[in-house]
Amino acid sequence: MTLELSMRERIYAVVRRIPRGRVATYGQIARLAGIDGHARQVGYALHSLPAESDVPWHRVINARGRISLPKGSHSYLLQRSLLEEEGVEFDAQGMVDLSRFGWR
DNA sequence: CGTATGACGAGCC
DNA sequence: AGGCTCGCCATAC
Repeated sequence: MTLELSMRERIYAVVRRIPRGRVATYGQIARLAGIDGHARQVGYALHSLPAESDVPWHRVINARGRISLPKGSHSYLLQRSLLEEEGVEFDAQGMVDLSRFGWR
C-alpha cells in the first residue's frame, strides 16, 4: 500500500470532516489537506466525484461564499437544496455568510 | 511531451 | 457591483 495518499484522497478526507450545516471554501480544503494553493485541484477532484460517494461535496463553496456552479443548473440547485436542508442560509444574491456558516 | 482546461482566488478597473 | 486578468498547477488529450 502506498505510504502517501493521492491528492484526491487527501482532499476527500478533509471534505468528509466538514460538519453538517457548515461550509468550507476550496482554498481552505486545500490548506487543510496540506496542499496549499491547490484550490483548483480541489474543485477538479469534487467535479469528478462519483454520484454515490459519501463525500459531502455540497459543503464546499468558493471564497466569495457562493456556489461555484452555473446558477440555475441542475447541480447548482442540488447543492443549494442540500445545504438549505442542513440549515445553511442564502441571501437574495445566492450568497452564504461565511462568518456564520463557515467551518472554522 | 506540449497545450488546453478548469466546482479557484486575489487583485485591478 | 460586476467583470476581466493573471497566477496557480494537476489532469486530460
